[in-house]
Amino acid sequence: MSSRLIDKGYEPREVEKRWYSYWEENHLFSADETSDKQSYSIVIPPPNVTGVLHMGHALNNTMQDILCRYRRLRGDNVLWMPGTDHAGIATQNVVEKKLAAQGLDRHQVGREKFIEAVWEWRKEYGSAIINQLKRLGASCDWQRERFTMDEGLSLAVRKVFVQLYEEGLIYRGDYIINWCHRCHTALSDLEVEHEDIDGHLYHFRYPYEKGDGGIIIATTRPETMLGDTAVAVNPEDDRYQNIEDENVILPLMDRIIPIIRDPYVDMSFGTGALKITPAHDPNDFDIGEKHKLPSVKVIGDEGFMTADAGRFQGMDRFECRDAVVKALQEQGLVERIEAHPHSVGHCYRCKTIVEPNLSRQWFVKAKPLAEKAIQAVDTGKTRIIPEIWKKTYYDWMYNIKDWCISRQIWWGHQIPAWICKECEEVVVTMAAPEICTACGSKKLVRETDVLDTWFSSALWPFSTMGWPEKTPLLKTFYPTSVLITGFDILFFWVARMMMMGIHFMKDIPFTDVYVHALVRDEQGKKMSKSKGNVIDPLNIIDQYGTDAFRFTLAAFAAQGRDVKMSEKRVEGYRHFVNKLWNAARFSLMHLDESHTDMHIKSLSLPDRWILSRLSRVTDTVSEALDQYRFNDAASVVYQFVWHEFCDWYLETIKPAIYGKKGEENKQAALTVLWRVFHDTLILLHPFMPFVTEEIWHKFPGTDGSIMKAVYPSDADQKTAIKRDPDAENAMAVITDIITAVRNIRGEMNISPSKSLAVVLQSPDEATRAMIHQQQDMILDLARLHALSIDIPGDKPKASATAIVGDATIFVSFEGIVDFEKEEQRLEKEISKLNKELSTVSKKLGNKSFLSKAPGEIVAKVREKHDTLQERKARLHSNLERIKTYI
RNA sequence: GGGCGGGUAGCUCAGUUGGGAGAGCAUCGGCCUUACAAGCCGAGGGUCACAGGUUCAAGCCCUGUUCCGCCUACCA
Repeated sequence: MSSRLIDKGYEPREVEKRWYSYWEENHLFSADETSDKQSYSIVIPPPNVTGVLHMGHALNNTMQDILCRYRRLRGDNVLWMPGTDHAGIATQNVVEKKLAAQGLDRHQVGREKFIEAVWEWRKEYGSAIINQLKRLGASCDWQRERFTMDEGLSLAVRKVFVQLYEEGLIYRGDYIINWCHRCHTALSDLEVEHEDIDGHLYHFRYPYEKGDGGIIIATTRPETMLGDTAVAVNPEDDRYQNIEDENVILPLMDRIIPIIRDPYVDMSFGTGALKITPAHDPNDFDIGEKHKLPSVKVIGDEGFMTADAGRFQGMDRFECRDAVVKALQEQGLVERIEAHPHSVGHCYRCKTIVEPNLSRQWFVKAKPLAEKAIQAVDTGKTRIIPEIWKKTYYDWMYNIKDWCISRQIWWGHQIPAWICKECEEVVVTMAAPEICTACGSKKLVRETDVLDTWFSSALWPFSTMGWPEKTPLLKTFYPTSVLITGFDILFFWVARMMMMGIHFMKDIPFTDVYVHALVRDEQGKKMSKSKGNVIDPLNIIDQYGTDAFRFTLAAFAAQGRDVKMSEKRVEGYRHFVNKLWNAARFSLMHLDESHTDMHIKSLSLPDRWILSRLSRVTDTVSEALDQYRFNDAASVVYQFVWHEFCDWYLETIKPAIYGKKGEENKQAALTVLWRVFHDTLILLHPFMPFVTEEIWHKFPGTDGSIMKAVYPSDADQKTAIKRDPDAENAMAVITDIITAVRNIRGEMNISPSKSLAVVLQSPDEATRAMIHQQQDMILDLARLHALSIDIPGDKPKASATAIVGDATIFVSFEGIVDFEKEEQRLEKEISKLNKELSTVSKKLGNKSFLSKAPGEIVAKVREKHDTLQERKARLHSNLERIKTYI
């Protein structure tokens, strides 16, 4: 037994390392693709391969791990599919930075060598985040780990691209896209972050070609005027009905451009005249198409002005803004400049201001794909939880726009398209074609663009399982059971997986989508490097242990509410881990193999009570987890372990354990203790995998990992625990009595070491008998040397009183008389009762309440009224009695 | 501009068919009681943002106001 004695405090560090390798070595995270057991699967939201674990990952993966571990305990065949995302732009940036340190840029290195360098980088640093997930305790099936640039996944990407192209759902064309000059690539609409900026609205006058004066236009981006090809006014606008000129002269460029009329123009904004720059504004582009206007691209892909910008050529786009304004001022064409706050798009990767830019790109026609994705949620095939996110999902899906999928970077899936140098035919195939399908030429050049990273992520639920092969893995685990994700990637990822999954698998990718909130700092602010309020999860884990950290995340992860993280909170839950540890320490001092079999004839009241409570808590925890109410599950089990099991149960059985009740009672108590602790460890394991595993192995009668245990509610009939409402009620009476005595002790400042005598009076025989049976427990926990149980009658003289149910308790004052204190105490008690009484009486005095409220409610209120009244009467008589002594 | 979420104890938040306002932390008082001072025992503290309405009954349902946060949008 001495070998089981454990240290006084729980030291997580060493324990965590030991058990994680044990789990991995014993393949306890492995899914079985051939099993016919009920399957449960989750694909991890693949973190960027460049990433380091942040709070968002920690929350997200803790939730997934809780569910996976829980489902394993329930006997499911669980697959948690892990992996990382190649993160095109982000990864390319990292490697470019590395090259820059050596004074190189990627163009000097060349595409092929550059990609080699990225792979090398990936080999060296790419598993950092995976190792960090392991420290979090993540029970992923690591042998199946995938990477979006893997061969298999790349094949899936090509296959999908080719098929969509053949179906007409992918096309290439010249459109306005968002262009990041720093990353040197197109971005999808989603990758642009809008931010309010205090800009200016510049009013310029464009002189008429013939007549005097001119039209005044307003713009926030003066440099784009160099590319204007028209000025538009609303055809209804009276101000411009009778202009004689049909053209204006574009200043600085001295280009004659037409005045066109289009209802798009908002007459109430500015002067009602809109400059049209088809190459640098999405709306202008549309108007340009409509009116067959030429496009003049004045901002180049590097962010410098093009040759078409005339004398401004080569200038930085922002310098050019000032230069244009200055030049116009010199010509007296600036009417006015006013402050104008407006929102400006920034690159989500590098925060550079993006420019709408005309360019040839590849697009996915999203509408047809979106329809079925909407339907899947509509019909409830896929549930979005909490439901509130359904609306957001619909909003986006219904207004979906075509998705720009080409990126002008090198790291990523190169688009499987070849363009014929002779006839410009585009050939899209899985493998490089020999000749042009249109003209037979051999001069084919491969498209250099790569695909948006999210394109490959969209295939994740099935590409990771071996698609396009028909694998056993897919058969067993697709569709996945649930996707756990933050709302910030609902559009980026979830929506696109829905579209692709349904289109290519003919089935939804997941039955549930659980959307969780963000982790913020203590003040509720978003964590960001620039604010300096980032809390590093690994730092927290080092300080407080993984289990405490995970429990904190679970306990604060209420649906729809952000998690505000602070070290103080984690510290609180570290105390909980330690509490459990010490309860184990105590238990293990007394338990051995002989206590593992529950075949006891007579259980004590606390035994029956704690078993009944355990049974209830077990069900509550599973119900909560089944509904993704992680915080409810966590707090219920916390409350049970600390305040029921430790505070009450362990205290009640101490006398028996110390042998003061005979051998039979000792064995009975220990057997129940074994069972309750055993089951509690299993309940806690999904939340706190390490400490529970550690205790489990020291626990007598266990074999192997706790991960292989059977969840308490799944136990067979022979060992199932029964609910016992009678025991719960009786225990409540006893604990109330003990608390009442403790309360008097506290309020009267009676030292805990001073033993007291109590007289208890109850008119009910059954109650008296029950209390009599439990008197040892009361004597012990309330620290009494005498307890007499009577029918109501003569009241003890010098005593303080309390009321528990129909019983009145008299705590004898001998030697410590302080009648005035007792008077105050009783008056306080009575005034509390009075408050309650008045609301209850008011209800009963209301005729409508009596006639309209349901009978059971009325009866309940009546009963409450009577109880309160009666308690008050008893307290009052005691108060009167006390007063006679003062 | 459109949409969404929130305002409950000093702090952070629970409160799921409308019927007794709760937890953790913090605070105050008392305890080294042989698992745990990272602990034990006890106590205090709330016009449930504001104003109306529905109802016998509202933290919860409806309307309006206000303050905070977020998402979204092509008003130059």
